[in-house]
Amino acid sequence: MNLDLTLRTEIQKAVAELFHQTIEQFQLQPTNVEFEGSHTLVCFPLTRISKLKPEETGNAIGNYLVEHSGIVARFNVVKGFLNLVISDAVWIQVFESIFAQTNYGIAEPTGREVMVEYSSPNTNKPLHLGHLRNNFLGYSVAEIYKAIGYTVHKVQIINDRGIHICKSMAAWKLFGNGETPESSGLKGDKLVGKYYVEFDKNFKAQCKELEEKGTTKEEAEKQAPIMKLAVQMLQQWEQKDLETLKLWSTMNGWVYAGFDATYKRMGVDFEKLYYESTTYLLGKEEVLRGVEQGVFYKKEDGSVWVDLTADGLDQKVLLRSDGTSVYMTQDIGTAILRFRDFPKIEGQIYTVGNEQEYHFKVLFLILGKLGYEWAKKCYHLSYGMVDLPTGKMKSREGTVVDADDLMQEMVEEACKQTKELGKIDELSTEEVNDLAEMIGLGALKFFLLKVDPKKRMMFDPSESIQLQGHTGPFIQYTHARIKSILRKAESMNIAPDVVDVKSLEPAEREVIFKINQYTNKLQEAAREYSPALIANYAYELAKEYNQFYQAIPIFNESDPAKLKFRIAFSQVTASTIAKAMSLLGIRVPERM
RNA sequence: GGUCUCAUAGCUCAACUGGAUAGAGCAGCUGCCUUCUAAGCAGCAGGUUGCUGGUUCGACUCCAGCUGGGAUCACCA
Repeated sequence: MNLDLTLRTEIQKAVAELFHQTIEQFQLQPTNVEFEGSHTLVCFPLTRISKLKPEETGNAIGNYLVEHSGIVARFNVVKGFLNLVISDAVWIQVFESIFAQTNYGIAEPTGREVMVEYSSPNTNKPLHLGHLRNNFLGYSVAEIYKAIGYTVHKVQIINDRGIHICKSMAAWKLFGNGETPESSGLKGDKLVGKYYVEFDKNFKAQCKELEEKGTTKEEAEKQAPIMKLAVQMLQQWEQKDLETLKLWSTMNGWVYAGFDATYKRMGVDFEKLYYESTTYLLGKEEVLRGVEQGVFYKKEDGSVWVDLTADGLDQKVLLRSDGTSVYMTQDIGTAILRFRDFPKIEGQIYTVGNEQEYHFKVLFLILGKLGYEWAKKCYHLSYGMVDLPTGKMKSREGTVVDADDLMQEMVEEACKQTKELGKIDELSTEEVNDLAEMIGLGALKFFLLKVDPKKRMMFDPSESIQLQGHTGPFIQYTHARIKSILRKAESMNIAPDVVDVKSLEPAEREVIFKINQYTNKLQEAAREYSPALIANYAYELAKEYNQFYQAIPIFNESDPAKLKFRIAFSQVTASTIAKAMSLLGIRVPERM
C-alpha cells in the first residue's frame, strides 16, 4: 500500500465531509521528533474553508480520521499542527508490501528515453577533481533516471581537436624525442599533459624574451615561435595534412587509453562517444538553413549572427567571417546529430559546469528557433566549481588535484584504516584490496555527491578522507553490519518473515518510515536532477537503522515472530541502502 | 558596468520548496564494547540564517535595497 497516498485521500475525504469542500493541495509533512506521530497536517491554510480556529480544525479532522480512516490510531494538535499517529498494524502492512516486492524502488520501464551527457573533456590534459564531480554527477543522474523507468543513453563529446591539442603536439614535436607512454612508463593522458605544460612554459619564456626586446604583450603572444608552430599545426590539421593527422591521432590515442583506465577505476561508462572532429562541421549546415529561414542573419563581412535581444540576451556569432564554425555551431550540430541517432529520446541532460550557463541558455534558444520542439526538453545540469582550501584550482598554477592521484590516495587511506581496525583478518589479499577500493571510492563519491550539485563546494583533502560520520563508508559499514546479522540468522535457520507481528518499537517505526520514503525520494531526485537527495537519504536511513541496532539486540528476542520480522526488516534496510548507493555509483561490502 | 548566482554553528553541509524550538557531520567535552561489527550509539556545548526594510497567521525560504564572494558578457573552447 502507498501510505502517503492513502492518508492524503483520507484527509481529502475528511475535509469534504466536514467542511463540504474539496481540496487538492495541502501540506503533509513529517512530524518533528519532539511530538508524537509520523505525519503532520498543517492546518493554517485550511482555516479559510473550515471557518474554525487552526486548533479546532485540527481536532475536527483528527477525530474524523480516527473514526473513519482505519489507519490513524490517535492524534494530537499542537498550535495549528495536526500530528497523526498511524497504527502499528498499518506500518506492518506497509512494510509487508515492501518486503513482498523483489524490485522495491525499481520502476517498470515506462518506454521513455533520455540522454545524459557528462565528462566531455579536452584531450590535452588528464582528468582532475572537477571532472570527478562532473562524472559522478552525470553517472548518478543517469542511474536515477533508469531507476524511475527511463531508458538512458550516456554519452560524451570529446573535444579532440583545436588549438589545445595542437599545443601539446607542438611541444612534443620540439622536445619529445619520440617519447611514448611505453618508453616513458607514463600513462598516455599524463604524457600528453606533460607536453601541454611544457608548451606553456616555453611559450611564456618566449613571450617574456620578446617583450624584453620591446614587443607588445599582445604581439609577443602571436609571435612566439612555439605558438606559431601550434597555430600552423592547427591549420595543417584542417587541411588534412597527413603527418599532422597522424601525430594528432597518435597522441589522442594515448590520451584515450589513459582516460579509459581512469573511467574504469571511477566506475563510469558511456554508451556512445561523440568526437568534435567528426561533428564540428555539421552545425554549419543548420546555421545556413537558419539564415535562409530568417532566424539568423549575415553581416557584410560574411559572419553569421543570431539576435537574442528579444530574449534578454545579446547577439551571438555562429559562423566566423571566414566561414569556420565556433563552439556554439558545433554544439548545435552535435545536439541535432544525437536526436537523429536516438530518435526516441525526449530530451538531453548536459552535465556541464555553471560557467557555461550562458552558453546553454543561448544553445537551447537557438535550437528552439530552428524549430526543434525537443529544445524545450533539454536541460543544463549545471554544477558549481570545486574549490580547494588554497582557493580555486588553476591548471596553469599547478594547483589541480589529479583524478588518478586522488583516487589512489583515497584507496590507500581506506586500506590503511581497514587494516588498523583488523576486522578482516579472514579475507584474502585480493579481497582486502577490493574492499579498500570500494571504501576509498565510496568515500570520494559520497563526498562529492552529498552536496547540492548547483552549489559550489569546498574540497578539503584531509576531510574527504574521513571515514566516520556523514560519509560513504559509514553507510557501507551499516550495510556490512546488517549482512553480518543476516549471515548469522541464516546459520541459525531463521528465515525472514512478516507474520503475527502485532506491535512495533519506536525505532522500528522510524526505519519503516524511512524505507517507505525511498520511492518518493527517488522521484524527487530525478525531478531535481540531484543525487545529493539520494546520498542524504541513504545516510539518514543508515543512521536510523544504527539507532535501532543499538536499542534492540535482535537475537535476544524470544518471540519467534518478532525475531523473523526483525530479520526481514534488516534485510530490506540493507537492500534499500544498497540500491540507493548503487544510484550513486557506490558499491557496498558484505563485511568491513 | 549589465546579467546570473551564492552567503546558515569554529569548519563542511542539510532544512521536504512559505510552517512548530533551524538540523547532521567534523573539531571540543562526557558516558557506553564479557551480548548481532565501537568505521557505531547516547549526551553536553555551539546560531540575531551577511545587513536593513517589506509582504502575512508564519520568512533561512518570497520582494526591494545594501555589503561581500563567484561566474559570465570574445569571429576562445
